[in-house]
Amino acid sequence: MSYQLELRHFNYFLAVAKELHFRKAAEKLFISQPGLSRQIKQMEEILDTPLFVRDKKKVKLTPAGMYLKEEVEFILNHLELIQKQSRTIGEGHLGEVRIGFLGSAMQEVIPKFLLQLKESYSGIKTSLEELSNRAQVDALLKDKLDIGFVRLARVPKGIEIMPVKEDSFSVVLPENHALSAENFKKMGQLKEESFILFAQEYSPLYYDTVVSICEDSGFSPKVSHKSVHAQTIFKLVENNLGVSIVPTSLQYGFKMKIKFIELKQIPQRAVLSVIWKSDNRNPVLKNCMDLILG
Amino acid sequence: MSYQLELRHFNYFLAVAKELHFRKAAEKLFISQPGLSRQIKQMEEILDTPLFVRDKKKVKLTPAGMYLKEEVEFILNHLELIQKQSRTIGEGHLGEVRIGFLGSAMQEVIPKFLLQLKESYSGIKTSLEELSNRAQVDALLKDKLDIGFVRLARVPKGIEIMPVKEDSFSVVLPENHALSAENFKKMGQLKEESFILFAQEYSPLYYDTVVSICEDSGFSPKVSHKSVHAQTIFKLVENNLGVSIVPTSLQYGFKMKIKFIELKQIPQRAVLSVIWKSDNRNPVLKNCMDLILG
DNA sequence: AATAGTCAATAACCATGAGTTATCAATTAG
DNA sequence: CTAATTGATAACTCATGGTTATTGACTATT
Repeated sequence: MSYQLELRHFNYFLAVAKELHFRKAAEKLFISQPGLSRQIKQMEEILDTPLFVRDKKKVKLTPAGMYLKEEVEFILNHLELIQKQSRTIGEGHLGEVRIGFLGSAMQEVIPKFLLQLKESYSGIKTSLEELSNRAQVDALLKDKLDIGFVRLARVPKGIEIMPVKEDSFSVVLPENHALSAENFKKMGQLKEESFILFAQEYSPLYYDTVVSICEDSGFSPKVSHKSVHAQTIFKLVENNLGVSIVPTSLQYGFKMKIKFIELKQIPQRAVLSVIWKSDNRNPVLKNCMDLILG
Repeated sequence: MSYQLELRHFNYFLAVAKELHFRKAAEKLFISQPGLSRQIKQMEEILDTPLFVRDKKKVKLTPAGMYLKEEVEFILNHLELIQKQSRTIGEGHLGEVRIGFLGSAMQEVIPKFLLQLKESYSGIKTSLEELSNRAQVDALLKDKLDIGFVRLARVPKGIEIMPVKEDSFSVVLPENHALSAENFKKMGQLKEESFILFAQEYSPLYYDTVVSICEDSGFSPKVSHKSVHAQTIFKLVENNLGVSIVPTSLQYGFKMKIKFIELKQIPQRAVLSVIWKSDNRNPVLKNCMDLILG
């Protein structure tokens, strides 16, 4: 009997724990069923505790098995990351930071940050991914991301959050709309319009804020369309399908037949925040955070 | 060529990374040097990056190697914990919490907590260890401990802290000392005494607080002896080697020729706090914290 | 210089055990 | 009952982790 667990065991265990079926798990692992059975058995001997209950035709996890499944998922995931990072560092980089962001952060915050990063730490590689608020938080928790740029008020425990950019809101209107910067006085003038907004799931804070802007003017907005892309929203506005309210900085970078009226008088702000995990083990994260918060 | 890292590689790597000497590392691992060399080489191939520089007579870590050393230490450590926990859970317990504490917490807080724990979650095992403030924080950060009972004002990032017990301070005097509860009026009366205190390294907060108590009365204490055990401090007081100031609850549980005078009038309090890591993955920690924080 | 000593790498070999195929025993479905 | 499906056993094989013996590169000693 061998006396030491190996990663192989963990991989096999996880496959069975997920499938709850030895034969199917073995297939996915490209090994034979008896081989798998034996490895799992060995694992149970090493840990000195059963991990599965093989009860007439059914395979179930024991409590210890359930616990181990959680932990093994975490470990294998983390291990994958370590392998990538080692390689990256070996290539002469200081490391890689995995950045998630909302589309609206791409207008200004992200490019500025990447430029700074290049100047200060040319050895840091980045990988960029556009993700929803929710997806960024999830990815952060699962150690799939190091930094996120989100619009959120609250964030789960273990995640840190700091505002990086405050923006005003602007009304977005089709170019031929009767209202203009000159004759626009108050939100109430949009009472009868239908609104095209970022989806609530995509950014609850944004959605709630926009609704509150309208409610401050005594009406609740009729939302006719939702999207997760500014591009789409603007396109719909351009085609007279409604109006929108978005962070002002989104006005740059799109060439469409629409106009923006900045809402200078209202108290609401579109706040973009960085989020990161306080116990993130990525050694170059500190450098990045110094730059962003510095 | 194999195409998958195994824990064996990590163990071997760590040995070499620590020794920086293949032969010595091989000895410690109870394998032959060529075998070790080959495994490391294989590891470098899998990671596709060199981990060591074998430079004329000297073995050094590459940057990637340094990074990996940190991570591997963390992973192997965490893995060990997981194995223990699986076993514990397999035995029918819900899990095990590893508790560290200052001696002074043993008087009341710890027994009370253990009793509650037994009543509410009889399935939770505990391991107890008396440690200094500093040692508890270190152990917590290294994942060697789940909960600590400390006297600290501040705590590093990633660690949570909550006060659990407030205590007054008491002066400790030899039984035959001229001062007594009746004729003791103010701290100034102890101006000329020499003090026996808990060592500053052991509990900086305690030490600073005691000094502040004296300074509030216009003198700074002459400290003649320091210790990390109440037992020792009381013994010294008993033998007329000085007086002390300690959290009042320490008066129970020791049978010595000493007397306690509670300092009811001063503002300083001896605060005992729980500390734990916000990202601790121990599934029964939550139950414990619910009990402690109520 | 010459020699001895120390290091990790290489080469050739061996034996453990991961993974194979064939089969069994137990259960379920029709 | 029979057929199908499950995981466990048994017997075998072969890849590879680990072995010993040796080499090549370097250092320290005389």
